[in-house]
Amino acid sequence: MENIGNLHGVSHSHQTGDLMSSPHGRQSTTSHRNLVSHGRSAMVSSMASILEGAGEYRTDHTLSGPLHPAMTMSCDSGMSLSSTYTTLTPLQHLPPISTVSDKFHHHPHSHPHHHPAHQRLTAGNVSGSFTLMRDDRSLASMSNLYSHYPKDMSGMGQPLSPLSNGLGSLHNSQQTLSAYGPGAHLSNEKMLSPGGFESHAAMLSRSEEHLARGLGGHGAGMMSTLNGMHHHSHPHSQANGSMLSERDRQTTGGGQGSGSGQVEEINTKEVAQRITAELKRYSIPQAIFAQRILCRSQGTLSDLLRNPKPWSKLKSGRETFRRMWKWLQEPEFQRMSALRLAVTLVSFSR
DNA sequence: TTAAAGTCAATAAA
DNA sequence: TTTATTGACTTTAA
Repeated sequence: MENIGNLHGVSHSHQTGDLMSSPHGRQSTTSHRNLVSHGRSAMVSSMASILEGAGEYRTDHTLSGPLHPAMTMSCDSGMSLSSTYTTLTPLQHLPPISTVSDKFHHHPHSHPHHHPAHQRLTAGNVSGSFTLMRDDRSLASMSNLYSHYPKDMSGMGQPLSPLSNGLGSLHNSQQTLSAYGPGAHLSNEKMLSPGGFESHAAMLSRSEEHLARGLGGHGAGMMSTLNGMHHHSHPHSQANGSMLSERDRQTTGGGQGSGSGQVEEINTKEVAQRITAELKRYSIPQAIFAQRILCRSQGTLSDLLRNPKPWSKLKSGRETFRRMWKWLQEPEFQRMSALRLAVTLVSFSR
């Protein structure tokens, strides 16, 4: 781990400034915490990294460059997609990646927190790049990756349907595609139906395989292409009740994608309940979800889940709920695959 | 400067 | 092992 630490340093450089300012160095600690993630065996570590944000991505730092984080959803600052992407492009030389895991682990890193820090990304040479990459691997990228996926799956529509929750059934797969596409926004309604998530476990596994393949394949290419358009807008679908205000989103078609998904109002309580339910359903530990999807600590997530504040009272904390919301909006297989895989791997390790 | 919001990280509790 | 709690700290807005 020490090594890692060093490597780490690089990326951290950008934060240095911040660190200095913070007496404690709490942040630095933070980063470590992710990296360190309590040592597990080597093999495990790779998996762990996936989950935990990483531990060793640096181990192979050689590779780290290439790797695109895409799959891991990560914490991005929400906006910055476009810019981020830019950075990304150069960095990634498409990895020959053979397996998903590869991708996973390398990903550039991750210390999830420090958002604020990265936004500034100060210059740090390399570090800058890394940072960016990871930032970006925002959902968008991820989505893209997957998006192409559906095509392949079209044949598999069946499996999806169940998962999709019943509502969207097959469509989901397609939706995904279009959704991320040029202005398309999903029609939302897709899920939210509470009971909806069930089944996919089985399918997930399948999906994952495909993903792996897919990703390995042209994933990268796709990404870039898609990225160009900013898809991420999809989030909006509020479907049922989570969103208080429904309007917008649906229309959103093109416009707003502005980034960061400006979801208007989110019923935080409901989102919290749904997230809680999903985590339970799939046995996803809060810590994993918090770090991978929200880029927050377990304690934070726990608190948010148990004591969600009303949207109107939130400030910057809205971003966290938006992420949760977005995640809920993702097609099941998509949103679960990363986590699921991670979880699975972990369990293996244990 | 103060207060509130948001997090983290440590640790207690299940 | 996972989740809940909590004190400390940063950031942001009066």
